[in-house]
Amino acid sequence: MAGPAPTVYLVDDDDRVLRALKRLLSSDGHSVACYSNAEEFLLHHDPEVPGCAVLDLGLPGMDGFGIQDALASGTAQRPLIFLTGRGDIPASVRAMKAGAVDFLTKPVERSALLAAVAQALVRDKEMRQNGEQRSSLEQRLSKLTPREREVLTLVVAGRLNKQIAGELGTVEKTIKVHRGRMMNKMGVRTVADLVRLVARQQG
Amino acid sequence: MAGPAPTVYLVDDDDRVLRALKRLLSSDGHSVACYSNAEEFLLHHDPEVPGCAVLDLGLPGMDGFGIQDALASGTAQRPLIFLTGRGDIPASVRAMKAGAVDFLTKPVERSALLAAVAQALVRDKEMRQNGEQRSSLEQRLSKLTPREREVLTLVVAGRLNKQIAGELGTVEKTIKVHRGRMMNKMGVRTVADLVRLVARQQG
DNA sequence: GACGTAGTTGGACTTGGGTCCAATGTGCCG
DNA sequence: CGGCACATTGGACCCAAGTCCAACTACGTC
Repeated sequence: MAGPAPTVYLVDDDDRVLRALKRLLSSDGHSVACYSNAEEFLLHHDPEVPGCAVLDLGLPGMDGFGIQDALASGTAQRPLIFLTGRGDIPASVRAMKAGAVDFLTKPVERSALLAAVAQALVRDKEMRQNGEQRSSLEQRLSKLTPREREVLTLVVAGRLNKQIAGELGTVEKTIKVHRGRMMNKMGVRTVADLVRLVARQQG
Repeated sequence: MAGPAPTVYLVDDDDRVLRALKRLLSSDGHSVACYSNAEEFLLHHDPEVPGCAVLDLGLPGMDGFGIQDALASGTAQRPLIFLTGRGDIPASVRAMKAGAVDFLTKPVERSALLAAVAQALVRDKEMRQNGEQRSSLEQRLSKLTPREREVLTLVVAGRLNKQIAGELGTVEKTIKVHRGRMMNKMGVRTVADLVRLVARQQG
């Protein structure tokens, strides 16, 4: 039920920084995984494991933005905290615009980093719960036949069976059957439940 | 229907900057209003007029953050773009975290400012449409009697009239009447419409 | 050709929701 | 006290939705 414990992924090419951060975060009770470059992190981290990442912006090869872009273009999202020694304002603005939780400068204050990590873990948890709901919804939607999907759309839009029949070129009786099967597959009993279920996602 | 044209509010204590920015934004087709300090802006700008604000961070007296906080503590929201000559990374991060559209450094590139303003105006428009929906919803909610509000809650939760009657300690017939009157006042005809209307906001 | 899935429809029936008319009780305000 | 808003309920009735049983058609696979 609880799933694996959240992990803080550290990516920094400076081994001393890595060890210092790991010590700090471990002492605060976090599980920590260390990587010395972007590729290693992207290859080895498991998107299924909850957590956040603390990235050095100035990595050799692919930098922090590269990681951010790589994660954004995939399905796996993970809250990011940037950490940099020589960053400038445009870099920080770019990172924040792209959804970073925080953008900290070295040397970083312990409390600032821990607060950012705490916030990032909260955000990750929310995103995962959101994602679970969405995937559970999509799983149920995938069980519907094409016709049932059409009926679902019109039911959520507030149409009566009679109207749905008209729009789909059939009779009310048929719609009742599709509708009943659809409600079963979606696992809801009332229209209100159905609308709350599907309207929350597509907004 | 269209309302007043969006206005770009400029706040900068340097008159030359103000004039230069006004010229730039006017040439891009924007209405512009200029203020030389925070207090003047907060007192004189009309929250009803759509638009965004471009703020110098280093104002004498109340600074850009002060404006941001003042706006955030009130009901009036307005997308903000920060412009600064001597900002640092923590300042930019703070501004972006607090919801700023962008954080630019002087001297600012024309295209960067115009792009930021364009984005801010889009955001403002979205926020206003959202706000109109919310206020129209609250207006309708305010017409409901206490009992009708309770019924609404339970209807949206997917309860049957019979169950609602049980939970409210009355009989189904009574609920039908409350429910009918409530649906009328809310201006919807089906449960689906009702749920979409109220679940979108508190969701 | 048999079989499964999807879509279709009919009949009969139950339940849920909504409405119109009418009426009662209660608390508050002028 | 009279009027008003609110909550309540009954009866009669209609329409919408859901269900059970049964059947037919089309398409594609084995």
